[in-house]
Amino acid sequence: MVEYSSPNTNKPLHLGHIRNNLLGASVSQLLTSAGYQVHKTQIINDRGIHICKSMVAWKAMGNGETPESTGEKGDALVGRYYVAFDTTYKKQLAELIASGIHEEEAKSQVPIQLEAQEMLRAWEAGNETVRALWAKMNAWVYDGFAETYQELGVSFDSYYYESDTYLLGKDIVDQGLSSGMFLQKDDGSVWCDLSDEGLDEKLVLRADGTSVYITQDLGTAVLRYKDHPDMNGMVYTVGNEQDYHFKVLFLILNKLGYNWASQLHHLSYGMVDLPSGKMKSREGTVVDADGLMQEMRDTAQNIASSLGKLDGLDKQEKNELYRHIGIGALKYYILKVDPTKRILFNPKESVDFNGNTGPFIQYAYARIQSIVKQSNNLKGNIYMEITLDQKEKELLKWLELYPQTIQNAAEQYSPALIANYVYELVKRFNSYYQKVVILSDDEHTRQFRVRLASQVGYVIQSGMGILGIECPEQM
RNA sequence: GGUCGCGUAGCUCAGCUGGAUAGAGCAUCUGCCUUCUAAGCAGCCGGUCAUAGGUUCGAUUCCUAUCGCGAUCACCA
Repeated sequence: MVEYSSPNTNKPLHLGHIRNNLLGASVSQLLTSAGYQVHKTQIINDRGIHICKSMVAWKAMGNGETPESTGEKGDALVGRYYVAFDTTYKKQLAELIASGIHEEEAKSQVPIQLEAQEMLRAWEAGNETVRALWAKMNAWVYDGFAETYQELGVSFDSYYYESDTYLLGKDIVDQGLSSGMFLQKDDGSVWCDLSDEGLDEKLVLRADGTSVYITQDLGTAVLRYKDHPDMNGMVYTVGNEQDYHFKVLFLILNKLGYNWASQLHHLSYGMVDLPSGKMKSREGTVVDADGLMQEMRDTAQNIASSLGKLDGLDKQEKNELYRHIGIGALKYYILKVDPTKRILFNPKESVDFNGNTGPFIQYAYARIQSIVKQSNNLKGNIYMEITLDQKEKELLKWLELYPQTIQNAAEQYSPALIANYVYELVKRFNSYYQKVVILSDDEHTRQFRVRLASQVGYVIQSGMGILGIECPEQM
């Protein structure tokens, strides 16, 4: 089972989520190619103070707006009210401070913040009005997310909602207490002593008996193994800022005696940063996923129309093509980088379409298909003696490495290895293509070269498929 | 401060588990479209692989230290 995505339901997805989704989806595909049966899942953070903030702001300022009434994507609408909350919060805080209240004290008195906290309490108490509003606004967000996922080309086999699972894990804490793995302090809080592992004590249950993050994760891990008893491994696609959390989580599960704890893997990836530093939604320094994808499509369209190679296609076919090329460029750009390394994304420098890029590879594929179509009178197996060109030898050698590359990439959970392999393959092929005429006049030579090209095309398509990138027949 | 991760060309990155003159792309410059799609190919320029030690026949790769950058060390998720 591979888990990825894990969005909060109070704002639209951004570039960080794109990396998460692409990695998770691609690793799933990679593991499938390596022979595993994969189940893709996501956990959705649909409850908490963040969504309450959007709810409070929408109630106060929304005038009953809906995605239908504004024509806006649902997640964008809810995100707008999250921002509105923050704006109001800052304004009210400034007013309090101006009236002579100390900053620390003022922070605990901001009216809209108190409202949000009150709403969270009402939500937890099961208040029907609050729950209804919550369900309505989350539904808007899910519709918006669904659009984004579809555009991005990622999918899931199942969903876990935090509102269903946030109370899980308490049984496990009880078990831990009775087995002596956990200890309870005087105030009632429960801890796991990890000092023998060189770590500190870790809180697993609050003094008031409520769950913390790790309590839930203990619970959902056990739940997932109950839901999928045959499962022999689980991959958590989560940023490396949570390395410590997962280290602790796996250790505790191991201490509790779950024999599958050793099969858990944290697919830890680097953050996507901007030249200005970390993306912060509150400061508006995020690269919006939908906006970026649209930009990529537009760029693909601009390049294609200036090259004018697509005259034979109708409008719908062209749009599909722009999507495959634009999104392909984005996916390749993200996935070609070693997952463990952070990505520096400069919005001012658009993603390339030349060089080591998705379109470069797609283009090679399209040229190959064009050749194969012009020579579709291939006969059965032919044994022939031909002298191999040096570049043909290199190509054949490289093609042979593909299966092993998949295995290595799967072992390392690294789609980047596939991307680099395919890039090297295409480099070799392009060089060959330049040097040699594939549609040779000599029948035997032509047969061989077309087959070789066709095989290269097959591997390109397969490799790009692992990255979730379509290879158009023409571009 | 403790822990973890990262420092390779002006920029973005490869370098597969230690092996020969460290490779690409972008950017600058130079060639190549009346034969299969020039989103391509060929070439020029560009590196003290952060620094200093150590292990080894051999280190960008492994170890240690130092410097720099980032993350984390919440009764937030």
